[in-house]
Amino acid sequence: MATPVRPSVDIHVVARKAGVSTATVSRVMNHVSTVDARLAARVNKAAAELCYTPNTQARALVLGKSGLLGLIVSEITNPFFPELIQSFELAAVERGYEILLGSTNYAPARMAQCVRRMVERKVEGVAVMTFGMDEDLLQELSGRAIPLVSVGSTQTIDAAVSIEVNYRQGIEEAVQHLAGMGHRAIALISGPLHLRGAELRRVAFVEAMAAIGLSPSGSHLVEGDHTMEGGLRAARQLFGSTPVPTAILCSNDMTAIGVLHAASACGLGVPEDLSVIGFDDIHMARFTVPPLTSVRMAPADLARAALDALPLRPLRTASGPVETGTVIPTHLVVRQTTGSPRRRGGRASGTWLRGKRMGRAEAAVSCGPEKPG
Amino acid sequence: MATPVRPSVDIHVVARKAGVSTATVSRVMNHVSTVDARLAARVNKAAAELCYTPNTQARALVLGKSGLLGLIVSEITNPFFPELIQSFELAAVERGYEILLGSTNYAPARMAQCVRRMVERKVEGVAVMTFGMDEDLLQELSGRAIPLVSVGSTQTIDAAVSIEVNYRQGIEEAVQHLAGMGHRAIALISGPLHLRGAELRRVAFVEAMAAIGLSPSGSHLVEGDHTMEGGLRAARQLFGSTPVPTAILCSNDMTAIGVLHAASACGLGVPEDLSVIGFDDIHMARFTVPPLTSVRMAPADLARAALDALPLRPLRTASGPVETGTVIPTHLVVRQTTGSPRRRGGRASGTWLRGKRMGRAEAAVSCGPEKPG
DNA sequence: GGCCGGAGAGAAAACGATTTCCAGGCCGCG
DNA sequence: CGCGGCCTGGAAATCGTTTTCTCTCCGGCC
Repeated sequence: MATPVRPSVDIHVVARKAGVSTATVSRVMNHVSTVDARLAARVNKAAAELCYTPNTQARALVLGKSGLLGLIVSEITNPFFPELIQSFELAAVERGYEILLGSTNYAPARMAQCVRRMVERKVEGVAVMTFGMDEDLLQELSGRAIPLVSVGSTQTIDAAVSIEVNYRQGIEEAVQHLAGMGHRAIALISGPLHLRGAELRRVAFVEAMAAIGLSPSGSHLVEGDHTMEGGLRAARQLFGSTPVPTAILCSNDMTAIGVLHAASACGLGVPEDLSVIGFDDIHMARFTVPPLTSVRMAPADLARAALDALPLRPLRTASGPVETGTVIPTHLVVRQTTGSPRRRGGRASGTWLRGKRMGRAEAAVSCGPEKPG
Repeated sequence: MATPVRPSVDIHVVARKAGVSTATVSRVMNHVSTVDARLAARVNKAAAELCYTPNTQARALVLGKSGLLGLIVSEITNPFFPELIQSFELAAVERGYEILLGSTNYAPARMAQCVRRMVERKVEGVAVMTFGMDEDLLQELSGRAIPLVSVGSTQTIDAAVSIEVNYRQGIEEAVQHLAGMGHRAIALISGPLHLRGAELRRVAFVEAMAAIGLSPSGSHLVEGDHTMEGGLRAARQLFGSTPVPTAILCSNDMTAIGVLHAASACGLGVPEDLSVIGFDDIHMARFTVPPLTSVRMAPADLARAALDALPLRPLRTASGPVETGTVIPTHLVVRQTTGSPRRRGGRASGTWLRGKRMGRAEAAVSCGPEKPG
């Protein structure tokens, strides 16, 4: 059967076949105005038989609306972002938009490319969850009245709506959880500190520590890079510091996975010898060995908040006040990488493997990262 | 300074400012034909000062080319796909294309949506790495002469170019690796068998086993779903089968991570009590505890092959012969989840944790999955 | 019975870019 | 010095859709 579709089946073909004008076809397709039921039926039949699909570009051209929303993230291979992207796309489709994805890989040059692409494709709004948005790029968007929302307080963009995250809350819970188990030597592996979100987490950590009378030494505040490799490196560094921390709080889950790897490679048992807490609570946190205690930042909430803030308002409302956005909560999810320091895992279901003890100094020297191909 | 960009700065504005016609501006922007150097300079200056960005939709409309390539994957939260997407995007940008992403989440309905979106946006080619492409959808693409490439032999689409993967090779290596260490009770956790790629891997496994004189019992061929949860469930099922397998080959790395989780929860040491091999060799395989032995299928190679096959040829060359595509090799990457059965890890750097022994039956009964929130 | 109002359908302009066609100017050659 | 060809720039057509404007037709009300 399969009617062979001619390469170009546009609205005129449909109109001719249905014996009406293109205007009528357009009205039928868009359910606008009232068209005689019999005519509409004829048009629909013709369209179906011809496999007519409206040309989105032509429509976008005349409408000045593309139906596209831009989403710029730092990297797609960090599992947190796919989770965010999925939520974002779902929420966007609900609202009749499609998303145009861009990943910067932490390179400002790629950020510029992303913004340019989005401008060219006439996106109706941009959500950014990475850094590198300088004044020029901002100008490029604001000059075209493209709304912008900054998600997760990645950087301060005073001209954009911003979805803030209450990092303090989850990190306080994490620190108190550790302190309550008796930890005092608690280290932090932060993210890259030029990311405002990472910096905020670091500050929250220091303040939460101070609130319980602890002040982490400089050697216990290591800057990571939000990768597993970075977590591994930072962990090895911390294993060599004095005093050796009994717990490590990580700025994201990738870092924590690197730390778990390092601990295992060095023969340190988790949580008996070392407690580890991640941040983001990616899906995989449930499946690490042992399952990772982490601070949850719900990507679906982030995505929804971003979209709610997005398509309506023009960026600079004529020197109007800066919009203050929603605040996303975070909270600790306790799994099995945290326990009391020095033996006594203390967890009821503690069937997790116990490493053979090994002197800390020995471990720090002997353990090395796997040389990846 | 920042020149406030007027909402609509089109080619006419630039032309007027530069004192030339729109045709000249177009020629300059596209580096086509020869334009007087001084004129070109004037045009470029005007364009820069006005922050002129050509309207992609208008260009696409007149050119009949959108500069978009569609990429349809099954799910974005499986880390293999982000790696593939990243490679694909990189290769696409090199060729002057952008990608339009679609994820089906294994739902045929979403596949239809994806195809429709891509047709509407006038993509110049589609790469598919999932299943669910039925005749109607195929027709929708072929009727519009949109080239299609099926990556990783996800399903048989006889009308499309297909990038085949030599699953056999890597799986043979894996089976021989295990057999060489003395394993005989080797189980397989496959992917969903309606995915042709998963089925092919299953067949390759059975044949590789047969080649060394083993024929796995039915209870050692479990169908998973390519998720960590599926791996966990399948592992628990296998732990209860007789004989209990000493090694498990998984259809992808997510499944393997689920198995590692299950083993750890049951007090089974990896690799002393159980060897595990994954498939895909996602980046994270290096960082599991212990690091995962896996069969590598280079996403960059897949992406490049797909793009090389893509944008040139029209789908059905007038009842011409089906194009046969490249074959991507796979090979085993040995890390630390594989070793001889029953004690004797046998690895030089074997500092990995050793679980306290526990009867198999006991383990199978006592261990259960963590109830996720 | 005539006029007015409203609704429904068609013709045509517009959206912003590319590109063909055409005209004019410059240079070279005879 | 004149003519022809080539190169460059401009006007206009085109892509497929939406939308305004206009026309026609019909019904109701005075």
